[in-house]
Amino acid sequence: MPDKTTARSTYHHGDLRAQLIAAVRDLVESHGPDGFSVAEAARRAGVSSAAPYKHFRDRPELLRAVAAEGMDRLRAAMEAGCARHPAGSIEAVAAIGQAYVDFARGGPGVFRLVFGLTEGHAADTQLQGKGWNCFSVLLQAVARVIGLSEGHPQVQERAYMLWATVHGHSFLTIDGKTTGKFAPGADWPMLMQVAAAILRDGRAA
Amino acid sequence: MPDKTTARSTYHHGDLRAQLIAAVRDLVESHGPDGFSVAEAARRAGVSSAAPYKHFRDRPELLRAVAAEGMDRLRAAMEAGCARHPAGSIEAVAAIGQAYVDFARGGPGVFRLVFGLTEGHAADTQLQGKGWNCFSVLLQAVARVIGLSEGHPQVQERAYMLWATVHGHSFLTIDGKTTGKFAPGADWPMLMQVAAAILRDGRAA
DNA sequence: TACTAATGTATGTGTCACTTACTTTGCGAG
DNA sequence: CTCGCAAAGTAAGTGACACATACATTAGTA
Repeated sequence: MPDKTTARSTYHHGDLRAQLIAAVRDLVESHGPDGFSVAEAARRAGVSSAAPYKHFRDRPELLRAVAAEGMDRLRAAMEAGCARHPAGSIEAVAAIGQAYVDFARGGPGVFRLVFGLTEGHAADTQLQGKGWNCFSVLLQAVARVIGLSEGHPQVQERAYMLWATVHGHSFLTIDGKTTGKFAPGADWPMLMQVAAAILRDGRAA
Repeated sequence: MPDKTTARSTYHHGDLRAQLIAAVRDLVESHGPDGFSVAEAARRAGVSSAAPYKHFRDRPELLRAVAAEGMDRLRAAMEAGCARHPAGSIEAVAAIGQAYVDFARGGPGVFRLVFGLTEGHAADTQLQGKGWNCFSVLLQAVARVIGLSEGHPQVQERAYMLWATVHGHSFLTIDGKTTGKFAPGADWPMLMQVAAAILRDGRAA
């Protein structure tokens, strides 16, 4: 039995695909989304530089796999954050945003990969679907706060505004635009304020 | 006299630096921020692949120059948008946001380059300064709406929230996350709504 | 046990970033 | 005017990488 978690010994690796994804995730975090190479990932998995192409058509497809895995983790984190607060509360919505920001801060490279993917992003329907699933988490929470169905235009509108705000804040945070000059530092108060400001009207109606 | 706008003929190019920046800008737009190469930019300028290194230390420095030029264009657009509306009006703030989104839509590659720059972004104080200048435009407009000084915490806070929203919306737009499923399409109504929602409180105070 | 597909390797090609050593040329001091 | 130098260009080389092709090994199945 080979050591499945680190490397080879049986010619047939047995777990290469998953291990490549893990290696790429690490590389993307430590050297940036561009500073990664298929060759280096293969090296880390203890395999020849041509082996990855048996599992992924090309470089972008490998990156997309990492992004897809990231999307799943993001959705899970958002759901968990939401579940920690009463259904229909503003806190539940803010917690989704907090999970989003935490995800970005915890893995800026993967976050940048997940959103802002340039090569073949539009063509990957699986990735599109996972993205929609993430948005759905927020959509549902917003619907509960406002008291309308998820399909209602006002719900979609407000949810989108919140998404945009949190998305932008996440990017600004990992890009270091918030350090020094105009820094909010702690996110929670801002997230609560924004959620309250944007959801206020709908609730009263 | 050589044709300065297209290429060589005089051994000494005379305008290489500016022409490289222009070439890179085009390449970044057409092939994405990663799909650009120093070699290709040199080729387009009609010069050897080593020539660019007489003007820029390395690839990232060239990209940073393009980003800096983009920042200047963005600030100018924001100021122009703001100036088209009465000082202190919500419309003026929304117009700044509209200029921001238009800039992103008009040049997604450069927009991605300007924000989200990975290599040496933090070290470039000139770029940091230009970024701050952009934010200042918004800060000033928000201060006028609220009726407090630019340095007031509440002004900075609200301005940052608006920035984050517009920034996020811009990214989602150029990433195609708004097409099909949850699309606001026209930005202006949303920008006005968000600006109103976030600036409402401060104004009354 | 022999076949076959999946999965790995070795090797080669073209491109790229960047370096070094050399060449051309604009320009200022004498 | 010309001499000389620094700025700005070239050619050629290095090492890394993405990806292709041909071949080797192995796991599972008939």
